[in-house]
Amino acid sequence: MLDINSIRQNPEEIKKGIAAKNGDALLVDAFLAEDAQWRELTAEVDELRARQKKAGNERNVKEAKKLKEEIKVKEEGLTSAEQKRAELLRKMPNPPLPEVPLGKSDKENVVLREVGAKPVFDFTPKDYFALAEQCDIIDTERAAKVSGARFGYLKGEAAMLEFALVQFAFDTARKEGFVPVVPPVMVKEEMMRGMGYVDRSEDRDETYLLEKDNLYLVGTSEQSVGPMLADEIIDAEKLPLRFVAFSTCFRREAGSYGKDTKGILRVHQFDKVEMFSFCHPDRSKEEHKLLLALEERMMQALRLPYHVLDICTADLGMPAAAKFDIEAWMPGQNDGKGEYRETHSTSNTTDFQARRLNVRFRSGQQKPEYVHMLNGTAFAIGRMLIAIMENYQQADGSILVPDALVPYMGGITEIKR
RNA sequence: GGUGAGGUGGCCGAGUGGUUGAAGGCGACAGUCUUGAAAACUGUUGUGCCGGAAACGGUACCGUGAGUUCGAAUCUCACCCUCACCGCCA
Repeated sequence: MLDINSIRQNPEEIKKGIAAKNGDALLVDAFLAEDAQWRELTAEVDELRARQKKAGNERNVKEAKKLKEEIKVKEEGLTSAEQKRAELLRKMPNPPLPEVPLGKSDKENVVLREVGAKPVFDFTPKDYFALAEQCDIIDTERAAKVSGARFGYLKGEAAMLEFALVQFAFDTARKEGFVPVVPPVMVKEEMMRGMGYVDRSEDRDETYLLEKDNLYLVGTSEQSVGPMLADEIIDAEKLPLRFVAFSTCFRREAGSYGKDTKGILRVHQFDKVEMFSFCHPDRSKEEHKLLLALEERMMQALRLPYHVLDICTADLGMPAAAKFDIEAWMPGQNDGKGEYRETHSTSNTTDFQARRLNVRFRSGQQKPEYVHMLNGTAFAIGRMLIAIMENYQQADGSILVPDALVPYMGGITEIKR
């Protein structure tokens, strides 16, 4: 949600920001019109109420009754203006930060750097799915029998790798002051709304809803860690508050029916370690860099080649004001020619989510201000498994375990049938 | 799932229809006293919105939403949440 005052004061700037995101800049004009109407009615209703209150206190019942009727009528208009205004406000995306590259589609995302040497094989590298089959560590066939399409069993070393990755991520993040968390994966509607995930129909279609209890299954633990501090005021000295959360994530993948149907690249249920930070507004750009740096540090520790994308304005999504993605090199994809696939994403949502969720901080006796909220992937387990398998494969189809994970694997150094 | 209790300001806690934004206490802040500190005493101490350069004025807020009433923290209904006991359970 945007700051009402900043829309009133700099409507042109906000319009530019929304347009850069391929959003509807006319929302701003519609909002301002509704807002003007709302202000006018507010003044009128407040004045009528003052008179009514006075009449009531003087036990002038007749006068008070008359005013009551007038208020009732006026209030209908007020409520309607208020609702329209709020709805328009909720639809406005967070404008991009000035340094974000301008672009019209994801094709204009900027590659900031390529890191790590792509592995050179003296054989045609296999797709992770073939490797997994050979090593018998992923079973999507039985998962389809039990749960349907887009599910998978991780077995044996794949299951062990999952927990090795989780431990490794927790250890790494903990050194930077992140508090490990295992959050709820079922979340109330109002909190989903606060994070900005229910307002647009495409987002609603993407989430699972448990209708009996009106609870949503999280698509990322961000949705349950962010609201953790809703309606709270944090001491400024305690910022930044950093959490690293492990949770299962649920996604309906509506609208991607044709895409990535095979294997575990795109599934309804996967586990993920996510970093989340609440910080002082002046510090959010640095914090964003820290999240990205940690993601890169972990990728480098695993010796996985990747590149970093500075996501352009059009590809930011609703709550993000700036976003960096990491795409890992997956040599087995694209018929053994390899391609980059997204494994990480880190967003600075500035005060957009904080305002909706009412997460504030206070320094000394000063007025509370909204914090900035940021999130970043530590490891999306399924996709990390793919990256590891394809990069660490050997001619015979066996897979080496990255050195950094061996201590967490009970000493296992190689996966073979 | 059953039964019962309850949600009031930063915290504890009073308040069952009438200038109640809300007694009292704790905490916090400022001051007096003190060489300094503690104690004691005095004062200040919520937020949103509208108007205003400001002082200030108005309005709303006692879990959330609707309702009754000239008037609601107080009455009615629905929902959310918390706690206790019983049942079930990883």
